[in-house]
Amino acid sequence: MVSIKDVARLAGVSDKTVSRVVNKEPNVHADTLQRVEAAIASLGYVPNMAARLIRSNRSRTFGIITDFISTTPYSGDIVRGIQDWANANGRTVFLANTNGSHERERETWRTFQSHRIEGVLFVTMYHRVIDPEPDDVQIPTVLVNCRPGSKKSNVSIEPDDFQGSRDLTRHLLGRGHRRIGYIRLNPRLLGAELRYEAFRETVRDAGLCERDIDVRLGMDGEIGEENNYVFAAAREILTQPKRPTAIVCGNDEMALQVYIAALGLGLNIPNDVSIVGFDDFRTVSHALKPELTTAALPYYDLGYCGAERLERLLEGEDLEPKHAMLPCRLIERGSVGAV
Amino acid sequence: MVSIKDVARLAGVSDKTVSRVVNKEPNVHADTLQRVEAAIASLGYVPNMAARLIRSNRSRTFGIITDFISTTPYSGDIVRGIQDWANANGRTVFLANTNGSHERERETWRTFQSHRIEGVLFVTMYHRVIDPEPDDVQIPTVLVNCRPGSKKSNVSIEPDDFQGSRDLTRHLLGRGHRRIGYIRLNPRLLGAELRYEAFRETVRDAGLCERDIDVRLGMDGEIGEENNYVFAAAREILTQPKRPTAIVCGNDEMALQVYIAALGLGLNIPNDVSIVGFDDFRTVSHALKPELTTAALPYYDLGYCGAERLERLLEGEDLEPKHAMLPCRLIERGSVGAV
DNA sequence: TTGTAGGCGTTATCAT
DNA sequence: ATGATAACGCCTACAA
Repeated sequence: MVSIKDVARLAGVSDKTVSRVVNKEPNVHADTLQRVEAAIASLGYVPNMAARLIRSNRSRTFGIITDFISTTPYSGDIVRGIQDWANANGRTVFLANTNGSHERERETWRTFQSHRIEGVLFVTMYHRVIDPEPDDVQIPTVLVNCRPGSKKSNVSIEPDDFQGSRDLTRHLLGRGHRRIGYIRLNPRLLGAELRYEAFRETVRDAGLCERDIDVRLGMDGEIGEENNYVFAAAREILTQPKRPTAIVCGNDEMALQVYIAALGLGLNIPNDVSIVGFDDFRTVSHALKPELTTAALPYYDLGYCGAERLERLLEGEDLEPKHAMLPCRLIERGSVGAV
Repeated sequence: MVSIKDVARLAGVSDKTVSRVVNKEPNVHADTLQRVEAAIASLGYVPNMAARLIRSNRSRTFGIITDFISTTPYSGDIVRGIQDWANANGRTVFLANTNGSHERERETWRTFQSHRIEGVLFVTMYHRVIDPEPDDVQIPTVLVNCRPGSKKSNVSIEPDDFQGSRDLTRHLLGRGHRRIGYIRLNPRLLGAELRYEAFRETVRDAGLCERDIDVRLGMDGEIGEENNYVFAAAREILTQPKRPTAIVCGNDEMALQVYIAALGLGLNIPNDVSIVGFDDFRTVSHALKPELTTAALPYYDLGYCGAERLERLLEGEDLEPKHAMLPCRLIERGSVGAV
């Protein structure tokens, strides 16, 4: 591998002068500069970050730790957001996936530390509470899409499921719906409770009472191998004599099943029944006809802002609030009608 | 940051002895070993990879370059496969996303080179041909989910779209279907041609003729903002007097739209019409009722095997064939009936 | 404006 | 079995 010395020799200067050129330091004669730059180009010299790091102790790298990948399709957007921020700010990114194993997570922290990574973004693939590992390793960390469970008070950034669900519910109420079905997410998901609470509170504030809403559990069990009651629940809700005029689904995947159930019963969406989802899984929400009204999770921004917060943390800034929330955006498409 | 010298001092040995312990070299007395390990633990020493790299010239890192993220939901599995291989083989992984920008790609190669990354996995998010950049940088590279377009002969690994489509078509023929509709993928996708060719060849070999099949274009235009004709095409196919008994869809997203169209027309799946997809987007294929018969792309294995190939490339092995293919797996669920 | 000496944390080499 | 010394590529501090 060609080093700074090779360049120096070719350009007929000392290695320090080459170093000056590479780091754009002042006080280099124009002629010298040209000779050095020519030598760099002709040899294809690229600075060795490792050598640089050893002196400066600044690796300019972040690490990303993810727990699971691909249970939710669009959460790769979080990683994309982090990268875009990193690119724009001269940082490079290590990636590690734990597959949910604490053993692997421990190893990962050590590996990252051995690379002298300056900060870590701990990214979970669904919104949840994590019980942080006992810290053998102390690298500044920002939690993305999750929040710390116990005493530990890490900086974090999360989507505002509550606000998203409230907006969806208000949208329905605004269109005149007064009898509403609700299909709940797997209770193991943090979003399940937040979205459900927002729904209850919002319909109550609007003056609806218990018998105006019809709540069913859509899924439960281990994430990734859950029991799925959505299709059956949707059929039950929709075959009642006095069926609701709208159904709120825990997410778009559930909404898809409700569509299938409704269409199978010969119902028209949105004339016979309105449907809303959550998450904006575009593969689903765009493909459904009519397209699905839903709330988009701010995945990309979670990553981008998370990286930004990490940088500020490293600069010693005091982050207030420690736990930031990013709003979900209501996306009106065709699946909601007026009553 | 605690260094090998601190450990040596505390353990009362030379730094080289500590180095031996850390690297599990032989010829260390049991007592010494214990003392050193105790010192390492009590100081929380973690080796500095940068310093190690500077001497050994082996970074033990791979880089992943992705083009787009999140257009296809499950392609994050490729990255997961790479990581699992890396974890199992003591390598750490850098990640960079180009968002399709050549400028960014160029920078990325340089950044990777400055980190002395030993090999690169170039991952595309849909199966396609790439026109490789003029190589300023020479790092051993394996193409994953894509193949080199021009003269350049990189090692690559791809899914076998042709075989997957042939298996799906044979499955339909085996169930007695003789009038079959086909909805084509966006022609810009490499999979579009491969899947379509396999379909044509397979039905022809089975003795069907042109008027037995009904082929429509499902999408075209720029990836990510394509024109979508699927729903309309499906309705046309299904409202013909002599409609096909089965429809083959370019992918699961299209199959979803065909479901919606069929159900909206009051048709029963699979009694009135059978449907098959491609890709096994589980968010869709599992949520549909009946669940969708499809062909799963070997995303995870593409990543895992791609990393393995890269390692062998680095070891100087001669990879034959240079362009490997991984099979797609037929997944029978409920959307195909017998005629 | 340019160069020299020394050191960062680690490993290779050679000695003891 | 253990240690001394040099070297890796670069940068800091200082000198010329």
